[in-house]
Amino acid sequence: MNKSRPKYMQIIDAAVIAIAENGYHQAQVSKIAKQAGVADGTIYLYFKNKEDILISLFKEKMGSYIEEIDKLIAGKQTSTEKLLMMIEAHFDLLSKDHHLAIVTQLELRQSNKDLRMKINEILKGYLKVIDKILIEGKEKGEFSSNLDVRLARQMVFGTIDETVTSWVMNEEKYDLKALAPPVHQLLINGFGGR
Amino acid sequence: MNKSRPKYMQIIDAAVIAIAENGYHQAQVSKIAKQAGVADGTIYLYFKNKEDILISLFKEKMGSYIEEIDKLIAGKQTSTEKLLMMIEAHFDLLSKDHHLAIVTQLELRQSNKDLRMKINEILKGYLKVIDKILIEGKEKGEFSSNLDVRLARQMVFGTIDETVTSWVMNEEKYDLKALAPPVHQLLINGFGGR
Amino acid sequence: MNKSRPKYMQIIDAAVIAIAENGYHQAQVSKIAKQAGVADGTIYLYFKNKEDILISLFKEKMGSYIEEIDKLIAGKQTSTEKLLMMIEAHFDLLSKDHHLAIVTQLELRQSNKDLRMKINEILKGYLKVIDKILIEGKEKGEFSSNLDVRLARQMVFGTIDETVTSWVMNEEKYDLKALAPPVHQLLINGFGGR
Amino acid sequence: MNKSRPKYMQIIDAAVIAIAENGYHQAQVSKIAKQAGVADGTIYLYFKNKEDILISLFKEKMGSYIEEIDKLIAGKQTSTEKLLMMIEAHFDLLSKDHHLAIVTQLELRQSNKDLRMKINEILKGYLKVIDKILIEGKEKGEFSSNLDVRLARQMVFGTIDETVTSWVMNEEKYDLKALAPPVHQLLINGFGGR
DNA sequence: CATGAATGAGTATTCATTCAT
DNA sequence: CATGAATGAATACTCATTCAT
Repeated sequence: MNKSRPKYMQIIDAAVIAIAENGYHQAQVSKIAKQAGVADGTIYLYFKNKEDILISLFKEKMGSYIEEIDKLIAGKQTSTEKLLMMIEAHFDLLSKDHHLAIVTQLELRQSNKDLRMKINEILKGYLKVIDKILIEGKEKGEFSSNLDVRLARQMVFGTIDETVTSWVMNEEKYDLKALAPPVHQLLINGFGGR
Repeated sequence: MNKSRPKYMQIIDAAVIAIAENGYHQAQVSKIAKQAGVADGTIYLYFKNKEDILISLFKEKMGSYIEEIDKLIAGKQTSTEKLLMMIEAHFDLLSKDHHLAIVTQLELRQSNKDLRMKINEILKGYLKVIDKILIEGKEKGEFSSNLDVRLARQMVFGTIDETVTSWVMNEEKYDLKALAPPVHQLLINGFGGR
Repeated sequence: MNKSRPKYMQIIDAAVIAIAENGYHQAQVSKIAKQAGVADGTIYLYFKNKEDILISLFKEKMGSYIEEIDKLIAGKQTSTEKLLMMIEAHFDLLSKDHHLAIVTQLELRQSNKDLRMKINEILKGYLKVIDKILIEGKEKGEFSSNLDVRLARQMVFGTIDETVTSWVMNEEKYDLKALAPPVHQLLINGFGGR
Repeated sequence: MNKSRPKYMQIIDAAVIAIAENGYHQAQVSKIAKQAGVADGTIYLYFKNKEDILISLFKEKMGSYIEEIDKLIAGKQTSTEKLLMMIEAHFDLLSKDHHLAIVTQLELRQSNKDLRMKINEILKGYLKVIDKILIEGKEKGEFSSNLDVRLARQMVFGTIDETVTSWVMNEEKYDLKALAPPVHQLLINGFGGR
């Protein structure tokens, strides 16, 4: 499981394409290998098993996204602005990567419970970012002082996720990024912000 | 496909239990049959194939839930009250049926895309109920007149769904129904209601 | 297994139609029952099992055919004439009954070995008729005195059968009965007749 | 579907044995695999499906037989001699391979219509050899000039096939090869030859 | 006699993973 | 490091037959 060598990312990128184009259940290891231009057996030099490819895929993509978010919101003053920046970054990421959008919103959801549990573990990093924004907003008085952070986080994540999934299911025919401001406004209203 | 005879519901109820206890991929037809107390072949006198069991399961459970919701909210005056009633009914339904909660929130999501498309078709009835509440609320002046109904609906559904899923994933350790009022408040705030 | 009642033949005739129209492996007992206008269970009041329907079918059809042949050739003087009459009767029977031709030449052949053994048993009655003609022909000096009756019988039966099967496989596009005289001539030549 | 590697023929030979010893319907893929000494899945590296094994079996065996026949009859002068050579080769082939005789004469006949159609397609190569002999014989004046080649071919094939099938059904208790000359004589007589 | 709902045994095929080269 | 041929476990569905009514 050597992450330094180029084939590691090569296989992950191949997996995204193979899953997006064939669907989760039709993306056999041999198809991913072919897409990556390596032999089937080579996959197992870099990943423990098929599930490990998918978890690594999610980890790598989500990891770099969270890093990016962290940088972006560091430059913003208010929690309100930070939340908007986050939503915009989230919508932007998936708008720009068609394959990734299909894989994360539709295909990876039909993985088994075990895998989904592990994906949720990775998602916690993202949820922490949301929590941080919310807590800061409460402290600064931007958001209502009796805001239930857990519920608010579920609202933020649930709303964003549902918005993106609907967009993917509607074959991405409208501009997702344009929805960031109104979605943001709805959420801010909810938190008692202005 | 005779819905009138008791075995139809008997098999559907058995499927809920078998899936909840064994997981989607481990709920073989023979396991469902055994749970229902019928022979494997009997399943096929009432359902076209395995997928048909799952679609019917969702249709029956969701259908009766939507009917119930319709009755409940008919007795409420304001859209705000109707939304609360809906959230409470939703949380109540799944709080009372442990197996059903697991099946709808976790297991059925890992079905293939075809099946999920059909499930989404059934879900549209539920989304229509939400839409009706939102439109009424806008007309009556309860909600902001420039509320985007589609986004608002996605927020309602996304928030409720995420709240329930989190609760199921946390092994239902806290009282889901108690969350209805705060969740409701967050949403109402979002819509510019009081 | 009461042969006297009308339902016995009713089921046999239904079987011929069901097999001809659906093919041997697609002619389920329930399809035969439906075609006969009786319940599935009723079949088992008249036949021991599915195989029994098919054997009975062959026995009845072949039995009445052999009776008819016997009468027809009784009126003929020479063995040569008798053979011609037999070939004509054989071709005539199957020309007139499209369904029966398909069933005996194509569909029933894909039954299992057991059933085919039993069918062969029934066929022996037919082979005896051929043998009788051949022996008579030798005795009367019409055919060569050193004709091997077994081989000659296999030639007669093989030739007739192959001719009919080819005709059925070619979708019965040409006149089978017109082939009786030339086929007969080929065989008579073979036997050293004139 | 790599025909060059030894496992291809290994599996075909195993199929002949498995079918001859267990019967067509009892020759499961796993039985064939076991007989061939490979895993079930290995079968599918060389054949598309079970039907493909059977078609390939017939194609390989019949193909090599037709090649052999072609060589053998090339050395013969008259059509009469060629026909005798062909019958002898046919009887010889099946006399020497007990399993193959059972498979082609009894077991493969109970395959479904689709498979039988494909087998018939392969058989056409054999029928062409017969036709060639008959046409040559007519041209050379060995056979009657008004011989109907199609009927004659059906007589040749029907007679040979029926003779072999009878021999197999009688448990091969007599010498099939000894029947070649008398069968040949019967046919030649039929064609007006000497 | 007649019904038809219920039964349950039986099998081709896929695909993640291994390991000899 | 890399290969790819070989492995073998695992499962939905059909249909001849029964038997309570």
